[in-house]
Amino acid sequence: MQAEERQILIEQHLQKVEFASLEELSEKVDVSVSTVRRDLTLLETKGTIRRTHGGARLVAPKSDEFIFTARDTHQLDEKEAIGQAAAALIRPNEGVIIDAGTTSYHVAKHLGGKASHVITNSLPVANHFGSDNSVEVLVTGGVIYPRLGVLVGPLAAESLSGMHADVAVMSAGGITMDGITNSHALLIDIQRAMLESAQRIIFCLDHTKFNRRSVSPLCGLDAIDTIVTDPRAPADLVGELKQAGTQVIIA
Amino acid sequence: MQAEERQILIEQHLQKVEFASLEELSEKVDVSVSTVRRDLTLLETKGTIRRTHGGARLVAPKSDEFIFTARDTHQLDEKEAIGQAAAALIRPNEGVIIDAGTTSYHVAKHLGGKASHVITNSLPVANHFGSDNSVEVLVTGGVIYPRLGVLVGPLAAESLSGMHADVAVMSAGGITMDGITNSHALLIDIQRAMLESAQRIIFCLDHTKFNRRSVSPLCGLDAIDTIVTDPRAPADLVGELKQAGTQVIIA
DNA sequence: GCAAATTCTTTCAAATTCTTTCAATTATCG
DNA sequence: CGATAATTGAAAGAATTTGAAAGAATTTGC
Repeated sequence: MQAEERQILIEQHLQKVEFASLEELSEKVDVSVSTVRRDLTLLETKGTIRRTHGGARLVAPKSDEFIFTARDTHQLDEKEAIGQAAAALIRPNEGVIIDAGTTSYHVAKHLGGKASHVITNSLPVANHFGSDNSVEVLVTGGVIYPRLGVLVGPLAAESLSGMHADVAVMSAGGITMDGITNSHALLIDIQRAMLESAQRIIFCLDHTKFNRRSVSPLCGLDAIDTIVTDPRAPADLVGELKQAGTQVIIA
Repeated sequence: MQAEERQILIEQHLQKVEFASLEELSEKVDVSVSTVRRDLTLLETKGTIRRTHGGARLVAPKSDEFIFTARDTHQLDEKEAIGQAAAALIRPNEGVIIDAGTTSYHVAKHLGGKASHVITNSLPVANHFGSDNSVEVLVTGGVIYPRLGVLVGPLAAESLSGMHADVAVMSAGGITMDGITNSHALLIDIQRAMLESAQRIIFCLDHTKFNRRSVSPLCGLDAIDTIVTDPRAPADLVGELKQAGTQVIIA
């Protein structure tokens, strides 16, 4: 690997985690800590990063970006793994709906050019595919829900109702044997429209979502085809879900 | 294989991988590393590529950002000034439509929290306001036109037709006494819808747009209320426009 | 406030990579 | 067909980068 490539990798990693130790970075890019130190001083003069004792941190998340990714350090590795596993479920040239959760965003990152078209109401997802002309990206209209970069409102739900996709990649606030719930009431209508427009439904839920009930009910378990989660999901609920006929994949 | 053919191959490979080592490239095109080196120095003077220790990298790598801003270095200062001047024309709490040109984007940057709501089909503009909850941002739906981050297609035009705004901030490819023209046929419908949905029309056009005619006609001069341009705009055309009753502001 | 532990800077040798140079091969043109 | 020019691959020395180690500086625990 080359020096510049490495520095960009470091920068990208910091974009995600906001702060990282030298050892973490040295492991990530597979060079000695000495070299990481040198890279960091370089990046610091460039201005994107600030060195600290024991590591480095992002100077300021880009203002035109969404807090979203930076704030998303919780269960980052797990979400990353879920994203990869869920992306593997997409067959080439399928039409995919991707909703606006953080976990769904990670699916988008691992999707590459596999999907033929992507439908989303998430600005981060839209941005991700924005310069990629191998995929046709359809953005629903709507009002931007600040900080999350989600398009909400009647326009979003309406524009979805006329569309169709093979798969929907969804996330939510909680799952129990009673079904899926979500916290943002504004999103419910849109997610319902997504569920109706897609033939296959994949829910991406990290283990913290299990046995949790959010404000608004979204759908029953029968609406779901597959759940992708991480190894720390409670075995009992996973077992019950499987018995109820839902496919559960542990990333 | 020809030298040029080889260089094109190298360029294409780099388009894909962004970074490549000398050995990787030498294997790819089946020549010695020495020759690859020579090719790379050549490609570097051409500007598409930059050499690094151990290999080469793409100058403008694909990323989650839009080429947009990078491409926008031409007349940057002037566009900045135009943006500021045009933003000054917006009265507090107006509803503003902002279209997807580079110049319009600069207006968005200077708008601050002045507008009560913003309607746009530009992802860069949407991103800019994304984390700002002092402004309500309405994004039209549509398909992402790659590289530019514009939402195009019937959905975009449709969603605009139902909306209303006080001002529309527009940009275009060219202006003559015959009216405004634009290069992207896909955008014409959408821009027309914007013009119809707004009461006051402001066109932001740097001096390079004057006396230029693009492919598709967009609208006549009578549809325009104000034109904002920079000091290098040709005085004769500016004079004619003023005589025809259009307000022209030199930033 | 002091001592231990960690981290940082500096320095140096090894390894890698770059430039320059030169001979050999291939292409070009009369 | 032969001579000249251009391109290519290889090699030697220069330059850069890398990893490790020693001493200086900072942080942490008491």
